[in-house]
Amino acid sequence: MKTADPELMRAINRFHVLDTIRRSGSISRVEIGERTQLSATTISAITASLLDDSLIVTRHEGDLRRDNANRGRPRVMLTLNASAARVVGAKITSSGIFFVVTDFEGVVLAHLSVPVRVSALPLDMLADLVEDGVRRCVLDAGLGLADVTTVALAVPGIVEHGSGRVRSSTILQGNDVPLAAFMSKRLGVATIVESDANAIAKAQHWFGQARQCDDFVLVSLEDSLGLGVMHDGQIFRGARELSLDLGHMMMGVSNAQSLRLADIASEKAILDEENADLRLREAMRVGRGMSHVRRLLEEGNDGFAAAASRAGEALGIAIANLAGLFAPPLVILVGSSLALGRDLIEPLQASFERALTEPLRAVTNIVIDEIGDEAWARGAAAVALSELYGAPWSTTGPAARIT
Amino acid sequence: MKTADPELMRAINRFHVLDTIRRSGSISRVEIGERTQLSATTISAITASLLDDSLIVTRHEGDLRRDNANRGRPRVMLTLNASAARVVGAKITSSGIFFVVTDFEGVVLAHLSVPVRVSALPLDMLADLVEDGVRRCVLDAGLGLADVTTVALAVPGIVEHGSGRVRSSTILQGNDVPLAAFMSKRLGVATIVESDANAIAKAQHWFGQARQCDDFVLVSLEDSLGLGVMHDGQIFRGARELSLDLGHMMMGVSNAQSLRLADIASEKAILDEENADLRLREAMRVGRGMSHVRRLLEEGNDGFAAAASRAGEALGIAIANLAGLFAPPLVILVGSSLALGRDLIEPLQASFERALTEPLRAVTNIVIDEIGDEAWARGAAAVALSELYGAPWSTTGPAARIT
DNA sequence: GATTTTTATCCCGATTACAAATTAATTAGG
DNA sequence: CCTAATTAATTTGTAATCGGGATAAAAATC
Repeated sequence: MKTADPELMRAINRFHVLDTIRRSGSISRVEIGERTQLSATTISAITASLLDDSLIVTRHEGDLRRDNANRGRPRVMLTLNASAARVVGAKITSSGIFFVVTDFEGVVLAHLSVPVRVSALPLDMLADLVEDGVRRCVLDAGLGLADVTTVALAVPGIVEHGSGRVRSSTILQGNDVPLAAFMSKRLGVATIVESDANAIAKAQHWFGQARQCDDFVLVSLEDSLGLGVMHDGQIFRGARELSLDLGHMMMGVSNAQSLRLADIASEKAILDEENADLRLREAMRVGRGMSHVRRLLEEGNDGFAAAASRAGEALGIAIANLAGLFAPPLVILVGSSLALGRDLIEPLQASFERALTEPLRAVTNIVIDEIGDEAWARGAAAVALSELYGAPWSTTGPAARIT
Repeated sequence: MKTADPELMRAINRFHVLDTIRRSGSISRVEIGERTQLSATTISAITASLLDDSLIVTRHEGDLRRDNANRGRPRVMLTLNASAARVVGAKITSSGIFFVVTDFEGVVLAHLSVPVRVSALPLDMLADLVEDGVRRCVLDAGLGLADVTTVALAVPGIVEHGSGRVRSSTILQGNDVPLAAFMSKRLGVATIVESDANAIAKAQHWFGQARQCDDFVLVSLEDSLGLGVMHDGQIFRGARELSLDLGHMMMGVSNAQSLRLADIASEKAILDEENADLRLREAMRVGRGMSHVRRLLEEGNDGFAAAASRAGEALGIAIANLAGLFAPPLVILVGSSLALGRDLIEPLQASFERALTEPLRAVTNIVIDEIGDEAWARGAAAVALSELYGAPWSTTGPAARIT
């Protein structure tokens, strides 16, 4: 815990106000006061400072007062200044890289999909791809790289936040790769590296299903099994600031050899089940393996039904274990494996219900969200933005600065 | 996150100073300044206020300056005022209740062991036992109940902190029992109810193995399998403020019927293995089951060796799963099951090492601490004390006030 | 146009932290 | 024995914060 001084106090309240404005989109000063419980004086001072910094703008239209009383001095609505900053968010997966450019509000200005196989690449090759995509996408948005404040990359695997090192990931060759530092030097733009699960958790919190929920668990079912925990509005990190990973969870005790969740429920584990035929191999190559299998399942080919069911069952148990630890009101599932449909989901739900301990059973909801890749990239952008919002309890740590 | 004002700022810094004094036992103002990075002025003001409130006292002896320079005005050492408050801590287990009375420093003034079977008692019967013990122990300390500021009870099972309700526990009949409110009314003293695992975690943090470690995981192996997570110096709680429980963790996916950790590794699961003989039954009745079995094991009777080994293996996996989530540098094991000795520990260590993911393997230490029941009660007392220290980020929530 | 109502701001006092100067309590040295 | 040096702690002064109440501003209503 840091030591408190006036500066910190101001930072806290300033962030509070800015976050309130962001959440509501358009809000008057009085209403900010109602929500934050800060005095009108303080809010005036802080909003004046925010206006001074051009982080917000006033809009005299759209004063919708709640009660019929429509007299008196009209409220001045405050909004984020969309053009206060531009950031790039990118999601890197084994089958492609997805970019978005957003403004300060998180509105997508341009997006780009680069369907390319990314697997155990050397750092500089990945950097080439990323740099290329960033430049292209920024151009598409009618901007130059100089207009971009921060770039945030969402990668699968285990990321050490703060230092921006990728501890281990399918997309990169080697371990402990200083991706953030490398990219920030390469691009000349401050760069943040975040785990894909945390990025999408942020996206859900800002734009998605968890907008009014400050405590939830997010499980991403992709090539690797990611985990993001939002605790009291902040991304929860362990003691070492490593991103969380679900795939390593041990599922079983009987046999001496390790049986991890990833061995049952990762994309690869499900798809490899039946020594994939040629067409499936092709689909997998381009990241459409799961959709392909879903079609097969729908056509009555239940060669994969057992694998999907096993995976669902294991996931349900793993998620119940998590729910027992974090007791979240909400569990969100995302990721490409959801394309398997109810062959995965129904066993998952069933085993989750069965495994969940009594007091939580009624109050923990699972939500399934089949979002597109753009949402992940947007989540990465949100990670970058929340950094700019200047939260005093640094949630992601500073972006790697340009050296 | 709360909104910040000067009051909060002061509360934070005041807590910081008080906590620094507690940790060091005896410390001068300058040294507090070095550690907290607060200005000398602020520290003077805060310590003056603490002196004014009689929470600390000055001691002019024992000025050991670090470098050889021994000139100048000598430092005035500050210490907690031991007699600023007295609290009672109690640990309730199935085989007995243990009480301590401590002063403001956490020094034990009196302790009392009440070996009595506590199993699914109605609330008022448990309250009788607790009230009796508290009164006795307080008397032994040469005090009256009026001298006691807070009573803290550490109970096994799941506790809803804040409200002080016991959601489910082997010691109490029924679920969702408002133990804190009931006891505080009964005793006329503010009462806190905390899970036994959290209490002993606090004890480890204040007095034990984790004194200079703000991030660790504690696993208590007793009648029930408890879990305490210290995160950044605070007890971590899920979104619903429920205490954590390890026994419900699912260990395996294969068979349809649920296989929870408690079914493998709880005291009962281990001891029931071979339809306990008469002497073991007797030992279990009085809470010495594990020690008894250890003797049996040492005598070469390995009827329980398999059960112990199975339990250890399962625990190792469960703990590795936790370590994957919280990434603590330290995992502390406590509880009566440790009496089983290496028949439990060695398989535990082995499976832990095997299950732990690579990057954590070298940096996560398991420590085994065979502490006595008094330490648990002292931990409960520490929970009560930390409330009095007035941490602004309320770690345990207010004690149930007297109505 | 005067009144009412609501919003935003300005002024003031209380509290805080910090920096610099001041006082206090020692030891070292002449 | 007295003075200078040294370190510790407090006092004084400055800048910052928040909050409360008075004040100005802007519109609707009478």
